[in-house]
Amino acid sequence: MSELSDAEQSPTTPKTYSPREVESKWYAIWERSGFFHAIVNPERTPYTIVIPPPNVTGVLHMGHILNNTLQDVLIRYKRMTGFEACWIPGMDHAGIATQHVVERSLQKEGKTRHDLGREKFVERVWEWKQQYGGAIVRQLRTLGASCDWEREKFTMDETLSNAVREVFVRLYEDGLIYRGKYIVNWCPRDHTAISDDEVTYSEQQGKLYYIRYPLSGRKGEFLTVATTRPETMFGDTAIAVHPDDERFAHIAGEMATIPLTGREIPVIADESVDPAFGTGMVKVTPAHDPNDYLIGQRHSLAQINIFDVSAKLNDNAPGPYRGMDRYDARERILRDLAEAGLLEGTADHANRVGRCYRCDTVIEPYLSDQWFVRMKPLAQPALDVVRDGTIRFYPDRWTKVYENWMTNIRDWCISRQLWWGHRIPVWYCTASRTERCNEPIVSRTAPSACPHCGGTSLRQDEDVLDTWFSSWLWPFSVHDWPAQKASGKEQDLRYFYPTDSLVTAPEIIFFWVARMIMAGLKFGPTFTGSTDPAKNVPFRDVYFTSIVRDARGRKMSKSLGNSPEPLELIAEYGADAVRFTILALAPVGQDIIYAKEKNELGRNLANKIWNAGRFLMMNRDQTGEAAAGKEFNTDHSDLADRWILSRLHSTLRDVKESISLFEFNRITRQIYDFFWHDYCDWYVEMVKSRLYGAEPLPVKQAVVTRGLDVYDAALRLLHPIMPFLTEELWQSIRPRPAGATIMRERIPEPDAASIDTAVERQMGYVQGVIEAVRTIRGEMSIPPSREIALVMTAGAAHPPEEVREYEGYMMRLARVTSLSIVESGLRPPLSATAVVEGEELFVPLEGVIDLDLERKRLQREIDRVTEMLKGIGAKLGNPDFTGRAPQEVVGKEREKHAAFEVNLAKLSRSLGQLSSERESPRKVR
RNA sequence: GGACGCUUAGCUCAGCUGGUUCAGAGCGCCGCCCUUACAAGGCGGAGGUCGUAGGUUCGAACCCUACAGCGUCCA
Repeated sequence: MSELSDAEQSPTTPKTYSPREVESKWYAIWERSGFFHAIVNPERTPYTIVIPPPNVTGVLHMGHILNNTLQDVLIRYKRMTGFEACWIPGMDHAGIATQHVVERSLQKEGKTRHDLGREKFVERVWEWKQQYGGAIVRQLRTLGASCDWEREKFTMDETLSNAVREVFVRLYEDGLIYRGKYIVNWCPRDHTAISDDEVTYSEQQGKLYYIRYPLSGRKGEFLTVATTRPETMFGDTAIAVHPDDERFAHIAGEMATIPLTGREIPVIADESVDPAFGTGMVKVTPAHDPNDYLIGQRHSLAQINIFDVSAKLNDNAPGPYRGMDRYDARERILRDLAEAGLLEGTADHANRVGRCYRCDTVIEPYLSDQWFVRMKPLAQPALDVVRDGTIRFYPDRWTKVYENWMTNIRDWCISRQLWWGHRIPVWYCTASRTERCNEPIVSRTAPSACPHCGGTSLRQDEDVLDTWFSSWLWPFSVHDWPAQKASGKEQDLRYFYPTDSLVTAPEIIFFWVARMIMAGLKFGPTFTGSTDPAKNVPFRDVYFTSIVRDARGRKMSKSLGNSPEPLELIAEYGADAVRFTILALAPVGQDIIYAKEKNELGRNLANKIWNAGRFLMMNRDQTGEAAAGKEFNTDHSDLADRWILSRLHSTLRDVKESISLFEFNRITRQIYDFFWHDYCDWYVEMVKSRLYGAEPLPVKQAVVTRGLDVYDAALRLLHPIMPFLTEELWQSIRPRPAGATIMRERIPEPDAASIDTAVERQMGYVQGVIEAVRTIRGEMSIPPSREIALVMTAGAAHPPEEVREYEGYMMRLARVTSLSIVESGLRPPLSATAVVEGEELFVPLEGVIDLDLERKRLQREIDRVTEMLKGIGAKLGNPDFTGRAPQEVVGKEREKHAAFEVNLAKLSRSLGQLSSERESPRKVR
């Protein structure tokens, strides 16, 4: 039946906001109208963000929701405060992930990538990309992201591939890229090296094997080493002990024999050996253990690789074991050792095992040919710009993490044994006619002949580059560097670079953030024409987002299945609500505990604002608006009007500050409080007195206009967070020119002159009176239908003329039918009492009062005030306090003390009177 | 093992450089209300010795130290 009356009164505006149609409608209009597009505009200061490119295989998850909402808030806010705001979107090609997806689909056809061959396979990946890739950029539109889609890029685009080759060649020519043997994380299933962040470690129950290595020249004597990986023994090139370990001082320099082979290895002393581990003696296998590799380097040991690419034993192992899988070999070796009496024992041992994050295969530390970037020379300048504040991190504590890593940086392995990615621009001459033909040919374009012998038989390096090797160039490769001139993007690059803010997850501070800084400083001078680091850094502020966790504190992930489906969330609550909620939940630099239901916070706010809009429009339709004038109408202003303007400007000021500090959850609170509490709870209620009263039409028109003026400004302030709702309402409340959009309007500058503390104090008193009466009503359980009167004193601080001025508000909001002023002490009998700022309030309750209840209520209040007085009294009685604390503070305490004493006296008097009163028996409820 | 962070109401969090009734908000809970914008709402209420133990200070949720629990990164 409520629908019926609803339909009667406003057939066009439903009582409940439904986001679905509104959101799809406006996004389409925005995009079609080019509102997201930024141009090189010398009239304005640019404000640029490059999106952390999501994987082309990716789908939107909660982390993206958070991250992209943050970026959109920044971009929209800047766009509405006078900047040329440009948010450049795009995706990365995600080497391993994408190759896997396509390999899996091939698998369904019973094929492998080798059946197709490299060229056909890569074609197939491109087909996949066209057809299925990039779901995420469509999903970002659902979220409302105001990306400049005309600038969308993909890391495998030709222009970005050019950038990758350019950088590789330059670094090589500068001696910063080299090829070397290295222990890498090798996936024996995928046949590729994977980066540290692609390895997931887990604790696993394993065994520690004690193996005897016969000492050469001493018959019957053994060295017993403990190892978790007996199968690598054929790659051993030493036995190591700690140099200070006295137990083994006598054997250093001796030779021992590897069982089952007869090969001899030396006993060496190295600091890295833990004397407490196992027997204190360890085998050293430089080709198959990162730590052993380092030992090998220090002692110039040989590196013997005993595995092939699938982690099967190769020809460096003795005949019987060749071709065996690493785990089969382990069993066989243990059996053989036992037979030979060389297996001394086994013990349980927990160790950490690394697995490929894609296929879960146990990673093999593997010595192989890889390409590396020398990081030390790049790291130093990148460290400096963070230390000296050219780049600032939010929260600041990430600076330390960054420093720590940058000062201990290791070279970056950039080659990947994949087919999908930027193929390494290196060729080899297969003719080998001269000595120098063995040198790699590094070139931006495919060479036609060997520069040394002229031979045309060339073969390109099989490997591709790490995906990060293209991501680290993102802030300038999106503008077509190094071919920006040729493609007409030279001005864009100069105008939009450096970007302003980067919003990203702390997990990739090393893989991406640090490397972008290095790349910017290294290559920036080629297009900024400056060597000033401030002009070459890729961004100035980096905001590290929170990690989104579920209600049990677990990180949200696909594999756990504990993440809500973002598109379903948006469908259920609306994108605006999801955006608002995730910001409100994100504490600065802390994790977010997320649960779907929390979106009610945002949804309810949207609905509240929707209904405030309905209220304004209904009244506008009744009275019409005043003639357009200033931004905020001030005709027939009263306290409430000055107060709401003061609150608006305080909020504008607070939000401006919070944005500049990247304190997003604070912004949501500030806007929420203003809209809901100040505007809806108080201002709208106060405005009703005049709209529903007997005021002349011009007054009502001024009131409606001002109400709309403030609401209009508040919508603009909220727009960056809730873009759809605010556009819809902004378009509805007033006629707008064709092609107008709130997203291109201005958020008002906070005006200090409008922030009026005197007005806010006065309003505080009015609110205090209203709340005191409401409390009496609530605590005495007086239903709203029951009429009550208010009798109050009006002393010097709040004289009668002031009370008379605001009595309309007091009566309406406190729901009292009459308000009279009395001399202090003239308490009407059978009244409930309260004291506000020294003034006494009496609510005569003849017939409804429960004397006992009111006595208890008063006593509680008296107790509270007495406690306060005791506390303040103790302070003031302490000569240390009055002597040492600032006089200002002491003065304030004295004032407080005096005020509480007055309150206490008045309350006590009321209680005394009440105690002698008796309610008339016939009217007991 | 090293570095960093967190611990405030039943839950999720504010509380900025110690002093304003500083102990707050939202959700949940209790009571009264379908008051002509909104029940996805209004009004009122109950709930915390601010992780523990010390210290600095006239004064500590806030600064310092230690410890406990949780978490992240690195080894």
